[in-house]
Amino acid sequence: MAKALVWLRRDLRLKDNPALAQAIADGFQPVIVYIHSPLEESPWSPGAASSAWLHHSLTALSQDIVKIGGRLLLAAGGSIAELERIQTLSGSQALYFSNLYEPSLQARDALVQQSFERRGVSVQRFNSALLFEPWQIRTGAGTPYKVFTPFWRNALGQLQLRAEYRAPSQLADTAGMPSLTVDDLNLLPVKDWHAGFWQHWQPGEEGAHEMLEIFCDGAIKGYREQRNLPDRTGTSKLSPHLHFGEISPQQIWRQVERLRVSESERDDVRHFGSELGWREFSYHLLHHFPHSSNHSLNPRFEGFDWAKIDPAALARWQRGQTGVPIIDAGMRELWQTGWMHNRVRMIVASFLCKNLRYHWLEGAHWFWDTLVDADLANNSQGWQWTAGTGCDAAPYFRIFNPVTQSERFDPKASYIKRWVPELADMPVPLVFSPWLKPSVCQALAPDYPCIPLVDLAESRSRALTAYSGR
DNA sequence: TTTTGAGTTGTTCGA
DNA sequence: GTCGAACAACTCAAA
Repeated sequence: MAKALVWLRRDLRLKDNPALAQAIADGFQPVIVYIHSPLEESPWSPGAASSAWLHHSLTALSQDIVKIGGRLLLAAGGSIAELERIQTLSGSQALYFSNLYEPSLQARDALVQQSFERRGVSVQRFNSALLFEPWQIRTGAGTPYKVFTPFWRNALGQLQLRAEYRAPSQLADTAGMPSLTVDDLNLLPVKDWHAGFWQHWQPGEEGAHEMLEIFCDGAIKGYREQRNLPDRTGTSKLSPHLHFGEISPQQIWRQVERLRVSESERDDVRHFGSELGWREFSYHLLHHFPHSSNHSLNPRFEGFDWAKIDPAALARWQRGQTGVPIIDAGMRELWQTGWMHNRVRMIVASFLCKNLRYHWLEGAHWFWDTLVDADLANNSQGWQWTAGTGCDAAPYFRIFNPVTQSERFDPKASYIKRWVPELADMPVPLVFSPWLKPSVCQALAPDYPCIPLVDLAESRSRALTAYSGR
């Protein structure tokens, strides 16, 4: 029986995988390949947390493939050379893969396709990561959207749910073919800082579906309100699974649609859907504005008066030692679990870009290295949104007050106290702004910085001045 | 071409 | 405590 290469990248799943399914439908025995080629993603080669996730995800995938009698072929190096080597060795007659959308990878994939087709090997590509191809949604004038609401309205009108593609039951026999092991890829960081991650996460297809089940049984009810409260599981926590394609947005959408819900819960579902919409919008923007991962989208921010980086101050933000409890809680949750609640991401980002007035790329780089769900489109657009440099017509005066935000969204300070245990004995509401009573702070939390990195009111007004000129 | 309505997530201040 | 106004002006998208 003829063989075809199925090149997996960020679609690390067997179910609902269009490339895999089509290869089989076309009568081929699939040879499943993963090629580790981080340099091709430069300057956004996967960060440390994300690489650690990938290690576990590939391990899970490899085991899933063994269960159906196959074998995941692993390689490292230049994608074209490795693919050609494996194609020749296996005698594969076609190549199937799903699209990626980062500018450098789109260019690489185009070269792969060219080089294979020139050698007479047919290539088929698919959309498996998004509900819509980024170029599919257009304004009436044929231009890309720059505002979410009309983008999503248009997109929803085009949404087509398809049936789930079945997982393969049989794969090509590749027993004699050389392959690296997952360990050979050196994806785990040298330091064992990620060890605590895995009590929170189960990378891989099975873990992804469990996470979706948990969400559908629980947090989706009341999502609209609860998703803003960082001390509970009010969000889906599907972001890393989605990033690596361990589950598809189509699968999620179908599952959520099937829920029997009340009228108000339908509103929750709609809100959750629009969060997936934001993911689509980020990819739309990155595709149409490929410089937006490295430059402010709004050209007026060329030459903006960002503050000079003070490495010691930056380090205090990174390690959760700013003296502003909600900021420190978020940054420590990130460091310890590889993830941070969305509400808190906005607060810490606003603090960095507005109160410290550091360039959003500083924050984007730190998130890139420490988030297990680091995703170029989402990360870039998210940071630009908070910094006010993106598409959104953000009023310059939208500056989060970390104290107000923690009072509103963490009223019992349970989130703060979970991640900043030094503050366990500090009463509400002092725990939201311990610098107001330095002597009490010193007594109750001697190890906590009782003088904040910056004065909130003062830095806010400096930011207002800097931003109002734009 | 022109017009019109609208734009994720906020804060502060004064009545 | 609650509420509305002010904080600017601009760009986008569709009619």
